[in-house]
Amino acid sequence: METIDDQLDIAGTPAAARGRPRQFCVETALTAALRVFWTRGYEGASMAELTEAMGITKPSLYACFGNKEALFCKALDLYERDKLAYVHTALEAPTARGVAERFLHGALTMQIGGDDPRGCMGVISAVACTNFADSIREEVMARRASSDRAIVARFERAKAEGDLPDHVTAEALTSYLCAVMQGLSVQASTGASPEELEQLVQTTLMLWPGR
Amino acid sequence: METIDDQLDIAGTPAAARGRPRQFCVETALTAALRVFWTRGYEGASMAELTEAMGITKPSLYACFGNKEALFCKALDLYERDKLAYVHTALEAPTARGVAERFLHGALTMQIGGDDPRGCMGVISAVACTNFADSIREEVMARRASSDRAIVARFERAKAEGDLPDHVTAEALTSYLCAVMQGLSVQASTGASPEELEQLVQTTLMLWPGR
DNA sequence: TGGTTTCCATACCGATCGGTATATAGATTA
DNA sequence: TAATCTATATACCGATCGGTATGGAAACCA
Repeated sequence: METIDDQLDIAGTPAAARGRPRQFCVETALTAALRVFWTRGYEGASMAELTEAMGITKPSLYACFGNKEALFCKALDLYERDKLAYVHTALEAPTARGVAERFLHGALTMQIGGDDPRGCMGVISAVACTNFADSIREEVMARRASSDRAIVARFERAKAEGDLPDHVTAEALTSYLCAVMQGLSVQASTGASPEELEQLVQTTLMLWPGR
Repeated sequence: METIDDQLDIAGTPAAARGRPRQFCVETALTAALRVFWTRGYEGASMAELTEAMGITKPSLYACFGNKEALFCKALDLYERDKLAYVHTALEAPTARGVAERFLHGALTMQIGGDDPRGCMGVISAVACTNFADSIREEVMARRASSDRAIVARFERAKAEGDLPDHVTAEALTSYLCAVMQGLSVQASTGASPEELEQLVQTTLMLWPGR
């Protein structure tokens, strides 16, 4: 069985393609799968709906991605890589306020722009997937913890640079900022208008500590 | 078929109980069902798990509650009545800051105290139930809208009383407060510690506008 | 070309899904 | 006690769940 990981050999060059080549684009299929998981959640997405959206048959899916759980993980990887790119640029902002601005505006444009489903895959995965393998839950939580650490470190640097008042800790400000962004995504998925979401971002920035 | 609504007649007195009386306590069974929906979500909760937790058989469940969707709605009613009682007392706080304090502390004690599942049923319902009848989604959203309006009205009164600065609108502050609370519940359901959640509440109150 | 390798379409697997028909057990009314 | 009404227990329903066995079809290497 060939999985997505086998497409490149150790040296990074395309593996010797023997036999009939795959008839579909893995990236495209995975994008379609991500979209289904995004709108339906893990349990709500059936293999029938997934295969139809991906334009492939079940044997092809299982040969290429393993099983439903593995497919979900790969889709989550794609999500993180494609849709959460603004996280890295946000952390490079020159000030703590700039970090918050880029985070919030990044989340905002993702929620009101494009034709992507509303809501955040991280929130969906954490809230909606209480039934299946703990491995996924733990992985989602581990990713969140890693991104949290990066934000905490950035805010500690900001404090050292006199960029944040003394009475707020980096940890507290991080969980606060993440909470607002999670709330933003919840409200977006429950049908809040772009104007309401924009108001939410503006209010958060207005209340942001420091000049 | 007798449903939960038929237990009281129009005058509010117990209906004439003819035939064999029900062998289980409706309230207790509904509490158990709520707990299952709360931890598993709508789709993740199977009728088998529900009946086992409720201690009744499937025919009893269907005779008493109708079907899975109706059972979920009744459980949601119970949740709102029992677990969201702090909402009403919060709105009666003398100042806008007091309202925020009672809201946040109410949500906090619900998340860190007792043996209830983590997370908020409203968030779970909104995020995790994208597959089934729109009627439920619309009802959840309608309830949220109604509670939002109450908070907006309370904050407009606060503005009229000079209790809030002019540069914040009641609508924006409402969606902001709700966002923080939604974020709080998301973080609680992903395993945040009580200390972290408490920090989040304190930070929010520290940044709250006005004296 | 032949042989090999792999992909894909169909059809199917047991398990579980939400929901129900039937028959028995139990309580009330008369 | 007899008649009546309803709850419960068992067993079952068709549909769908995630996942696979099998048999061509298609592309590569020689």
